[in-house]
Amino acid sequence: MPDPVVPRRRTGGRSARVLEAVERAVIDELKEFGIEDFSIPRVASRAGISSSSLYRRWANKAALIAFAGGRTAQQGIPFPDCGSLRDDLVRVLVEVAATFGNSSSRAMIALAFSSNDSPEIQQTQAAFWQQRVELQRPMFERAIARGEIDARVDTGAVIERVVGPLYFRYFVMRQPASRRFMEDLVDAVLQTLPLRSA
Amino acid sequence: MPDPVVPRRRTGGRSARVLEAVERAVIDELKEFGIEDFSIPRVASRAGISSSSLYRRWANKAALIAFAGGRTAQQGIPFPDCGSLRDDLVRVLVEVAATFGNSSSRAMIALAFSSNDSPEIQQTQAAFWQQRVELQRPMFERAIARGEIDARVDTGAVIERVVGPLYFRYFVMRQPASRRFMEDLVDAVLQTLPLRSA
DNA sequence: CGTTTAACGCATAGATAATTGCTTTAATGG
DNA sequence: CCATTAAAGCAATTATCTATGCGTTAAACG
Repeated sequence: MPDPVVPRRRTGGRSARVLEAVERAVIDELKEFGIEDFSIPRVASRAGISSSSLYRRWANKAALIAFAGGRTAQQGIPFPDCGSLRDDLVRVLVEVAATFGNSSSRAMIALAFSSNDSPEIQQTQAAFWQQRVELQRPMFERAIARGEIDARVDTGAVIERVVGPLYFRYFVMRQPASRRFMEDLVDAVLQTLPLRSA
Repeated sequence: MPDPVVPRRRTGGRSARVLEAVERAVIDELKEFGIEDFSIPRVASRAGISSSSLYRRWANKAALIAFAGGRTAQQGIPFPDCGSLRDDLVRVLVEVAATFGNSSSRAMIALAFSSNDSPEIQQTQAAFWQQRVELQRPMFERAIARGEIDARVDTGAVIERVVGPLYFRYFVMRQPASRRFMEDLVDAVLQTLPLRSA
């Protein structure tokens, strides 16, 4: 008797081109319409494919957006080297604030708050952000090498405490985040870190 | 010649009842379907009204949800008095984390990230949160009276720096926020505040 | 190459959402 | 009370979304 069918995936030319086109189309759609008026049929026509391909492959909007976001994330972001941890962190805040103006980035964030809790999407998101935090490690390692901070500092916590309030101010309080705001924030967090040696 | 028509609003019985019913229906809809599968016709039937009433009065989902959220916000939240600012703030974090499990609260947050930037919605949101921050003022005033902190501390900044990282961890990093996490956060922030006199 | 079949496209159909003209109800002010 | 008309309801129309059967294309593998 035949085995329980294990389909062999087709990752070559056509499928790859479709995925590529879908990724671009999703990002473009998000840029133009945001997550609110996001339309799957429109994504299909942007990508030059049939909408049934989308419906069959992705269970819902969230899954589709998570896919595109996860892919786009791979194209890493350059992280700064300004000579001091303080300036590096301020720079990170400036760059993060810049992405807030980008509606495809915002869509990825909005996704986090939509009620769709499928493990697959959570996973994609967690991976996305953990990768970003990971990319910031060299920044901290330079600071340790320069003797600015102790080697034991929890770098994830620093990022959370610096970037978190920026998110909160921008999206929740809906107030502008000035350069001064960012600098004060960074200074306050750095103040709490253990200094190297003593 | 007649004045440029200035319609006189009808705020009485029927309209008020409709608004009331809509508010409840929106919250219930959000609880059950989240923001992703939110349906206006379904809200109408929940509220026992015609869907055309909804379409005519609110331009889109975001406006409708902002309306309901803004109203529900009026029903204030009790703020803690644990005897110390430190414990009060930890308590605030615990309560905020609890609302993350509530899908109507999450919908209000998701709204912040959706690309709909209409001034009306921004206004509603800003008012919602500023009111919440305002309600926390007594907490800080008690702390000042007890001599825990200086009278000049920016209470808004404290809330931002304490609650922001919680949001970030929960929704962005998608990691659990332990009691320990919250306590460390509060301690770090308090450490940066100017002490009374000295 | 040739065979197999995963993945895509097309076309259609049914469901749901959004819009609109017209009618009805009842809040407001005299 | 009565007249006026804002706001709601009803119902029909149009637009858009989602799902699915079936034929076609081309990726994978011997």
